[in-house]
Parts: sequence; C-alpha cells; structure tokens
Amino acid sequence: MAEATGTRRTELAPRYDPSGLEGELYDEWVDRGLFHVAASDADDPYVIVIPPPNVTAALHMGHGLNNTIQDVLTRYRRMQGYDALYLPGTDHAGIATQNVVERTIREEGKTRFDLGREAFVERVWEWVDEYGSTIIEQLRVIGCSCDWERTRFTLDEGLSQAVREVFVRLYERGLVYRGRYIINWCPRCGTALSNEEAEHRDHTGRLYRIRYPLVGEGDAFVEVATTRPETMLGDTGLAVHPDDDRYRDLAGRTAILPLVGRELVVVADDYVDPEFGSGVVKLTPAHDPNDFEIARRHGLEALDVMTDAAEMNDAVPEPYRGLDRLEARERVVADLEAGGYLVGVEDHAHSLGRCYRCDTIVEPRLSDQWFVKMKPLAEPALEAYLKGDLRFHPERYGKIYQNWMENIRDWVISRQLWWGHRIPVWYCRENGCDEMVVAREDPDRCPACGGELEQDSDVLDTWFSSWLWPFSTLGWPEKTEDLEAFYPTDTLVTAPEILFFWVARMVMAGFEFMGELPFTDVLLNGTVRDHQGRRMSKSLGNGIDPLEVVDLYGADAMRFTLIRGAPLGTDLQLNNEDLEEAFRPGRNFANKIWNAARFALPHLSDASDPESGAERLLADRWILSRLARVTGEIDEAFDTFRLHEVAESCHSFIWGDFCDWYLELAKRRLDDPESGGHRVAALTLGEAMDGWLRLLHPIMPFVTEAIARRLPGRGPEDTLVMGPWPEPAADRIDEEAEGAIEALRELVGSIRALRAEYRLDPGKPLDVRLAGASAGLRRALSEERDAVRRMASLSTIDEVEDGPIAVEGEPGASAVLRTGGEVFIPLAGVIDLDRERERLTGETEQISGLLRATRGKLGNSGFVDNAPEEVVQRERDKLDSLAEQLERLEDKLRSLGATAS
RNA sequence: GGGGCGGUAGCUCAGCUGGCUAGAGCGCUGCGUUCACAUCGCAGAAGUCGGGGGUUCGAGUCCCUCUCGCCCCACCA
Repeated sequence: MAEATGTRRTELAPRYDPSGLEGELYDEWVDRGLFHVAASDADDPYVIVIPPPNVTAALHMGHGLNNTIQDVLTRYRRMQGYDALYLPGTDHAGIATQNVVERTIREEGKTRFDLGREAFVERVWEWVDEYGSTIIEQLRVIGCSCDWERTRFTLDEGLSQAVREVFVRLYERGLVYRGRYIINWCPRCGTALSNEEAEHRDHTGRLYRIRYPLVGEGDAFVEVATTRPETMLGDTGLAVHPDDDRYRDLAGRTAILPLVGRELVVVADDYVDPEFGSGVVKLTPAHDPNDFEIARRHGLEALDVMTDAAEMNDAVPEPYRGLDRLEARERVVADLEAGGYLVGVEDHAHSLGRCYRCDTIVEPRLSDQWFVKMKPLAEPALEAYLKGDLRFHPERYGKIYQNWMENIRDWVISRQLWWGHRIPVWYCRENGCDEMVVAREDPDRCPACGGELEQDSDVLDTWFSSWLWPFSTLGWPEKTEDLEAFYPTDTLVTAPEILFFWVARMVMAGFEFMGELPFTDVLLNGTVRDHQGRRMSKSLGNGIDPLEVVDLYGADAMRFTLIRGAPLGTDLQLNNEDLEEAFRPGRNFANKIWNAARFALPHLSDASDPESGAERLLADRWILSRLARVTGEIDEAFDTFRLHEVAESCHSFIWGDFCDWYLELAKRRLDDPESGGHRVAALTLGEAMDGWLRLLHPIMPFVTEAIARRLPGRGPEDTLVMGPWPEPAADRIDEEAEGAIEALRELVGSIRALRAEYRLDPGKPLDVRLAGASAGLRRALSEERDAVRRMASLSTIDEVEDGPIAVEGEPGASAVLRTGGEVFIPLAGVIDLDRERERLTGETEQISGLLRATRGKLGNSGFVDNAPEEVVQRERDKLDSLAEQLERLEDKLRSLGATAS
C-alpha cells in the first residue's frame, strides 16, 4: 500500500492477493474515523443497529450473512451522503453465558452454589472481560463499518438503567405483575422460560390407559388416558364433559388414585373432549396448564410433585421420592401393571417443548413468576403493520408477525439465574409486614415499617434488555443528543428465528417507551445451510468459519458470494466440504476486477477531455450508457432490498460488458498513444471504472478501494467510503450506441460460432463478407474494424453493398443476424455443403415458426386492440426482423441448391 | 388444529405490477497458452416452468384444484 502514487506504471501482481491489504485498509478507515458519526453532525441519519450477538458467540456464517447485509446497506447510504451509523454491541445472553461459565467451573470440580452468587457473577464478568469482545473483533475482519466508539453491551451501566426504568414504568402502569401460573420450566437450567424459549418438536410417545377405581362401588372403575403417568401422583381430580352421556351421573362421585390412595372428585367441564381417549381426564393442576385452568374453575387444589430438577418430591409416596421424572414414569407404569390398573399402552404422536438453550424437555410447572401483560403493548405494534408504517421484506413475514400479535400471550420475564439484570423489587423481611418495593433506585429500608429489605433473587429474561436495544444504546432514559439524532433507526436486518423473541418486542417497546416505531423496515435474511440443505450448527459440525474463508479468499470474496447467493427471502446453501467451490465466484470476481485494473491503470493518466480533440466513439457512448442504466437498476434494487440483484448487476456489467467488450474495443486506441482516440478512450475508461468501483464498493469494499486509490490524481487520502455514490445519468442513455454495439457483438459472436461449428483452426484468420448490415453496425464497424478483426480473428471484412453475398453455390458458411444482415465465410474445400444446408434448414424452420406465431399474434385483433402500444410495436419490429432473417435464409438455401422449406 | 412458504436446466436459484425467441452462477461437452486475467477466453448441450382445470388477445407469472416438500404457531390429556 505504500506505493508511490506518482509512479505511472504501477506494478500489480497478476493474481489478486487480499491478505494484508484488507486489514491495512480497514485499520486506516477506522483510524480516520470514517465509520464514526457524531450526533451533532447527523442532519440526515441512516441507522442500523446490529442484532447483538451473544457475548459467548464466535462469528459463524449466519452472522457473516446478516452482518454483511447490514454493512452493505450502511455503506450504500454512507456513500449517498447520509450520516450512516452502524451501531455494534453484544448481548449478555443470560442462560447461554451462565452455562458457559458453569462449565468452566465444573472443570474445577465446583458448582455455582459452591462459589455463591456474588463470586459466581464476578467469575462471569471475568470471562466476559476476557472473551466477550471476540465476536466484535471478528466483525472487523469481514469489513463491517461499525461505529466502534458506540459499542454497547446489554449489561452496561446505561442499558441496565434502561431496563430498570422499563420494569418500574410497566409495573406502575399495571403491565408488570407477579403471579402463580403454569410456566415452562427447564429442570437442567433451573429456570422458567417464556413460551418462545420452549421449542416444540414432534415426538412419538405413548398413551397409557389406566383404571381409577370408584369409591364404594365394588369393582367399578373409570378409565383415563395419559401420556405422562408419573404426573398422576399429583392428580387432585378427574373431569368429564357435562354432555357426555356415558358419564352423565359420574360427576360428583369419587375415585381412588391408584398407588396413592387419594380420593379424587369427578367434575364436569366443557374443556374435556369426549372423543379423546375414554373421555375422562385426570387432573394434575400443578403440571399441566389445562388441568390448572379446570382445577381453578372447580376449586380443586394443585399439588406440585416435583423438585426444581424435575425429581419427584416429598409429596409423593415414599418409593417414588427422588426419582427423576422419567425413572418415575417407568416405576409408576410397572406398579400400575402389577396392581392390575394398566389397561393398555399405545404409541402416540404429540409434540414436546424443549429448552432452546440445552434441549432438555421442559416441565410445565406451577410457580411464582413475574409477567408482562402483552395485549396493550401489542395493539399499536399490530396497527403499525396494518397501516403500512412497518414493512417486512420479504412481505410474507408481515402475516406471521400479525398472526403472533393477534394471539399474543403474557410474557414470563423472571429467570431463576444469577447472570443478568436483577429484578428491581424488594420484600420486607419483617414479620407480618408484607411490603413490596418496586424502585428505580435501591431502597435502604422498608418504607412501611423500617425493617430490612431483601431483593427478589431472580433476574430478568435476556430479551427484556434486548427489546430496548434501538433506544437503550442511544442513552435512553436520558434525553441524549444521540437519541434525538438517531432514533428511530431505519432498517433492521435479522434472522426470522428471532422475529418474535426480538423484532416484535422491539416494536412494542418502541411504541411504549419512545412513542414511535423503532424502525420502518425489517429485512429478514435466510438461513445458511450446508450442501445437503441442513442448517449449519455446532452440533452437526457442518459450519463454515468466516475467518477461515477470509483467510483463504478474502473478505470481499466472502461478502460477494454471500450477497449474490442469497436472494431476498431464500436460504443460502454453501458447500461446507469444499470451500473453494463455495467461494470461488467471489474470489474469481475480485481477481477479474484486479486484472481489469491492472490493464487499465497505466493508461488512465493519459485521459483528456474529448473536446480537446477526438470525439467519443460508439463504444465509449455505449459503455457510459450501460453504466447509467446499471446505476439506475442498482438504486432500484437497493430500495427494495434486493441485494443479490445489486451483486448480479455489478457482476454482469463489470465482467460481461466492461471487461469482455469495452476493454477489448478500447485496446486498439489505448495501444496507440499518438492518437487523439487514445486520450478519449482513456478518459472513458477512467469514467466507467470510477463508476463501477463505486457501485461495487458497498459489497466489495477492499478491492475497490485498493484500486480506486491508484487512479490518477488519487492517493491514500482519497476514499470511496464516503462516496459520492454515482448518479444514474439519464443524459448518457444512448439508444443509438447501444443498438450499434449490440449488433457488433452479435456479428462477432456469430462468426465465432461458425468457426466453432466447423471446427476451423482458431488461429487462422478468416475473410468474411457482410451484407445488409444496419446503419448502426456499419458505423460501429467503421470505428472498430480492427477490434472486430482481432476479436473474431479475421483478416478482412468485406461489406457487400449490392447484389448477393456469394455467388450461386459458392461453398461457405453463413449466419443471419437478428440485428439485421448476414455474414458469409467463404470456405472452399473446407465446408461440407450438405451439412451447411442442413444447419440452415434447421434455422429456417425455427425462424419461420416464430414468424408464424408473430404473424398470428398481430393478425389477432384481440391482441392488437388490447395490448399496450409498446408491446404491439415490439411485435411488429420482431416481425420485420424475422421476415428479413427468413428471406436471407431462404435465399441462402436456394443458392446452395436446396428447395426452401 | 391454525398460519405461512415453496416445486423453473444435473445442482443452487433469478424471472418484481401477466407481454422481447424463459435467464444466471456452478457443473457438463468441445476448442483455445504472444499482447490484463487459465482465479482466463470462445463456442455448445441441457428446461412438458410439479399435474389438471379456469380467467385472458396473451399465463412460469393471476384464480381454482390435486400432489409433493418445507417453516412457524398451538394447552387435546
């Protein structure tokens, strides 16, 4: 990077090597503060907040995709002149982080209880201080242009203040409450989980049919069905449907709970489905949400029969105490069978909730927890979507969001963990004083009796801090300059898995605490999968390490491959067993650009204004016209978040138009430094490159920057990072030049095709004749004759003005051009005339088929009257072109002595 | 049970409000090493657009239906 910019012939390696170069550029950008935005300067902000990764996380390909998308959007807006802020940070991730540190102390043979709460939390902080910024550092490697001066952590002082403020406010509004309900409990993590944190998966279990004897009725019994026989130890009743004729007189009678001997009253309740099982339900109110509801309606008690670890507790008969719930199940079933109570067992498919952090089967369990009442919060969040203020990309996620909002349930926010935001609630320990204090500042003594207070031992759900992220990171609840300048943010980019966990809740928090949406557009990126379509995961070991990819192929190659491979709303498949195959497109593209620059750079300093001498040629006008069009297409693609189209457009323009054609056409002039044309070509070359380097910069920031600073008159102090972004110059759209160069491309292409068709020696220059060429093609040819000769390997091109292109029966190969005219390659002694006739006959059939179809269309008044004029005109033009092609083909065949078909 | 999505070339996918002879990358076949790039160039093969019906001048695109996949939500024991 230290090369003198004054050197005219910069020596570039023939292979692009991103290693070293990317890191240096990145450091330089950061050192110059290019990614930092001060609130005082932010007149026109564009803001993206990162979905804060867990502090325990290492960067994986999912982040790679997600963060690259955020960075591409940010860089685009920054180049357009917005005060673009990409705000980074991490999440304290309560359960995940606590688990990680518990594992490390387990290696010392200890548990968190051995250390005690304070010492354990201290250990977690030590861990976070040491490893917590790993993922943040890794984001730099992939080129993310984050404002590092604003890095936040959900347990920072300020963010913790926000959490506390929110809890207290919601409590004051009556939206936070404490209650005893059935919640999902993870016995391994030892904590309550929200509905979202319990993942339901299908499972084939068993359905056990059990007899419960009726009291005082001899051998009479009722049969019940259950998938969880161990919970019967906590049964406190039975239920039937009130209209079930079979059990019309059963309600009010009493049954005996086998193995326990407790008497159970039978109640009648609408909830019971007479179709299922025997139509009699056992009620275990402490371990089943439905049973809990029924029991409450009928005043039945709830008996918790398990410990925190899901082992049977002292409320069950002695033989079962201390058994794990699954061991207890076996034991209960065996005992039922021995006692003659078991009627039958059958397979039964149902779904089981599992802990999203450790996959343990969750236990529905009655316990005291804190909840947020969600319905009032959901109303404005739902309305914002229905009104169109909140948009999802792809749109279908809006319906999923709507469905969730409409069926929202209260949110359990207390967690029985040590790592996290402590619940700001204190209880008076004084005998007989029931005072509870909910406070923003830690209270000293009980305000009622002056007694000692004890803080609630629970912490809050991690997501209770994440949902504040778009404003807590900007200083809320303080009225900061940042908040004023950067809230609301603009685009939220995240994975669909956390639509409910995070996105939906942020929208609710935005309305509740800031009075407006936290962002207007939500972009949901797809999932990264391996070659077999499986989700990449640690446990499958099928992940791809982004750092390894960067190391091998460069961040640009990775970014391009990801963006180009992931159209909006689709998953991205990458071959995890062959990284080169997976990332080759990006690597090759970077190399292609590098080599185009390697060729072009030495010429650019010769550029001068066309007015000082020669005119721009059609080729020059064409490439600038194409650039203008592509710029417009790219802006449109950005506006609709179709980033893969941005990548695609850059790729096809740079490779397919600029490298394959413009450079080839310009070479002749560039190689002749004496001509005025040389200066014009150099000028155009520089303009085109300047344009596409900028267009591509958001996706491939490094290679574009490395090249841009080698352009004449530019140095290391000039950067693409701050723009400007190219304007889609409408005045450069040039239909004439596009038509002419298009015809020229077809001419070259068809000669090449004939050469391949007849396996002509690739090195041997040919003589060709051209007849009936359009004015545009003739003009293009007059400008680019030498270039065409070189590209098609020709010695002469004879333009036949009048008369036939070949004498009757002259051996040779012909091609009829769609853009008008005909090419003939005389090939005495080489060509097989039969074969040529056959080939031309095939083409004739194809063209006449199309011609028939087109004629039919235009002869149909329904079409001509109804279709837009533009479409009809296109068909007319097509008809003319096809008719001409057909005529030429038929003439050709006649001259070869064949009967035209 | 409720909600949502998808089936286009061997593979992964584009094809946006219906309208050029349905495209791209990878893979495959053939040819090519002087003049930026073999991480390259040129040419080529390959598609009943899941099946059926309908609307329309016109359907890969809209509607219905069947079929095959996938995802999310849900308290039927």
